[in-house]
Amino acid sequence: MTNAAPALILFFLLLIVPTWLLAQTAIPPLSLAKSFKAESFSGTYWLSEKLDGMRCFWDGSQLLSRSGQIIHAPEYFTMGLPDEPLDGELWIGRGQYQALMRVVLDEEPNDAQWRQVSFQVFDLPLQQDEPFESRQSILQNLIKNLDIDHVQWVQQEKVTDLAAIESRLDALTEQGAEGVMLRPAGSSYLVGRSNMLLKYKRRQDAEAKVIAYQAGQGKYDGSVGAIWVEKPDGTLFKIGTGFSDEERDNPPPIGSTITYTYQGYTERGLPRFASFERIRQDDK
DNA sequence: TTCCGATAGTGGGGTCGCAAT
DNA sequence: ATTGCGACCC
DNA sequence: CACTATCGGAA
Repeated sequence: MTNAAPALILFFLLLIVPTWLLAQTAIPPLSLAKSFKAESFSGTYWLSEKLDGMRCFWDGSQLLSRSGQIIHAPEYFTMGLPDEPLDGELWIGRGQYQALMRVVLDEEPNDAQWRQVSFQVFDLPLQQDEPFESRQSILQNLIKNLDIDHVQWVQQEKVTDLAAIESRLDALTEQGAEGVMLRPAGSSYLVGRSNMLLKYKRRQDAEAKVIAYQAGQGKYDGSVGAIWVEKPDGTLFKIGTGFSDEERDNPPPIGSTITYTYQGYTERGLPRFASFERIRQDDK
């Protein structure tokens, strides 16, 4: 019996492995979004609101995050969910991302807090080869029959031209949505990043003054990893993306004003997803 | 030939949980 | 009780 | 999440 030794080693490894590893399961086979490019618009799409929450995969017995972490939901929350996998988003409401994270990242679920959370379901991962429209009609029926208040079907609307997409994106953004998701008509459920699932978001831009540099790590050892900047109102934050390698070696001068792009603000009032754009024109 | 597409590798704010102080 | 850090979420 | 750099195959 030469296979006893490996089994013993595995056994002792399991005793030592940190608990966060034990919480991990296989990575769920999710369809992941790419960015929609207006230039490459073609054909008919289904459009839905991009919900600012946490991606959630129901595997028939557990809620899993995108990387396969177990989401510790209260028992009431998963009771009655089908054997069939569901793909969706845990969501509280527009602009409530951080509040949601405080609820769903807690390993000891709090029922009262979870009562705010809904599972917004937008696809059936198992019916990969069925066209989007038929998956949706099955899904809509399934959700309706479940009749669980906090499990909801995400509304899809058909759009046939670019102008319609732009105007819906603007209208929804105006109402506080994060953006829109687009799927080509008739598309299958493709695992991994593909053009079968597209996200389209608006970004704002603003200016800030460069205050300091922060050293880079790894391949950016010896150059700039991020810059500290100050908004006109005095708030400080860092920008660490958007630079070319050349710009990290020759960063915007201290005291200069730069333009950055971002999307909304955090609860503390810092720009979210800030990215360096350029040094302001007519600036030193 | 040029152009995508996928991958690897940097970086942000924010949250929880755990260890060190 | 506070701080710092890693590993997650976006 | 944001982005850049790189490489190999498609166009």
